[in-house]
Amino acid sequence: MEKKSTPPGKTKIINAMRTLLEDRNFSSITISDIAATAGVTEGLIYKYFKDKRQLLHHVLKEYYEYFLLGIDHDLKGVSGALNKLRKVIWISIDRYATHRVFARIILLEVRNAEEYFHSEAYELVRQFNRLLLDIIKEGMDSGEIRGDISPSFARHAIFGTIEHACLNRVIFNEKVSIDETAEQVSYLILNGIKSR
Amino acid sequence: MEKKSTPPGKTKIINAMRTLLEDRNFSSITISDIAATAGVTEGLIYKYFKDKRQLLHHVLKEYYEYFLLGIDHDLKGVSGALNKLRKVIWISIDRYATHRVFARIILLEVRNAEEYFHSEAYELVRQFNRLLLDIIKEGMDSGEIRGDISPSFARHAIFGTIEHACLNRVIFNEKVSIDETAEQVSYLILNGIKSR
DNA sequence: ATGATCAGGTAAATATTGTTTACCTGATAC
DNA sequence: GTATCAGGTAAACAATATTTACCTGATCAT
Repeated sequence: MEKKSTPPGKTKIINAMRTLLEDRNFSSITISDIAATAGVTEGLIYKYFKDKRQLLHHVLKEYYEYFLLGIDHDLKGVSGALNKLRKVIWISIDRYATHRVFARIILLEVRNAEEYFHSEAYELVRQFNRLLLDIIKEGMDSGEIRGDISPSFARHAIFGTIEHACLNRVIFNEKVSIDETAEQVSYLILNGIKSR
Repeated sequence: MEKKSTPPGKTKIINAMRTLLEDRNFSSITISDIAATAGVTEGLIYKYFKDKRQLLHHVLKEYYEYFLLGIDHDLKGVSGALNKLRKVIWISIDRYATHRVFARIILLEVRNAEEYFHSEAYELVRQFNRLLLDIIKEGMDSGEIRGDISPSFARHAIFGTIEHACLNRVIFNEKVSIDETAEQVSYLILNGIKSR
């Protein structure tokens, strides 16, 4: 996940942060906790990261880099905007469900602070968002998706539903059936909740 | 919004917190900021609130109490589950759009900490959630809403979409057209995004 | 009328946590 | 063989959250 030969201390710090986020929230994790878990001194953390938040952003960035790598590959061979959407929905839920720390960071810990929106991590998030918007537009052009809604609202519906559905799992540490959740979300967003 | 004759200092503290949340995030607001803005001493804050977070929860609780008061009244005379849903969607977006501080607290600041889920504020949130679930079930019973989806997923779709749509407004301080947003959200969730 | 009690409030001490500084060490490059 | 530098430490320091001891005036039962 890292560039050319990361110093051992840095790696240990990053892993410590991940470990601690597994069952505690960001603000309750102290620098001294991180240092102790990593087995390094507190000062070293500031050698590699501007502050505690930037370390958090870095952890998120690593997840995102890893995920973005897979997504192009996963969409290869899938044809039709709706099929692509279904695939993206499944993948996204899978990530939240199997990477608790990732889910916690992005759903609960970063969005409240300004700096996040200037971080490299956020740049990757935007990249993913553009990808999704492109699929939606493609679907409108092809007629698969209705043309009378705004693409960005469609994105809100898809991601809002996914995130809301995964939130309880993150917060209360509940288990999720990925397939069932993906099925429900896809069905619901694509068809609406109204009888016809 | 408060019980019998709240002491002036307490009111000032609550108002100070609200004022500060208008354009800063929770973690960047210090106790000394709050005290200075309220024109009281730091110690007084701890006279009325266990800690900084509990003050935050209290502010949220006041908003929610106020909102819950209105909702029953607003739904009186609206018949049909779908119409009720449309109304609730409109009201919710209106709240987020016109009460920036409320939106910031609930969307960005509380859900990351365990204590929130034991707070009185959260109890009110649950109460509202139950109300929504009841409307959805009513719609299924009457046949207005399709019976082949899970009510709680329908709720995720409705609230997830609303929250996601309002998030950028909160974060980047953008203006929102309440009517247009409500229209888009309702249309989208009720009808789905798939062409037919 | 008086003094016990208590709510509302202050000021300063203390505890906790985040951040900075000065320095040490061994490998490598000149 | 020594200058430099990456990787690292330990301790000082700064910023914040929280606690403590205390003050004041109103109320109220004796």
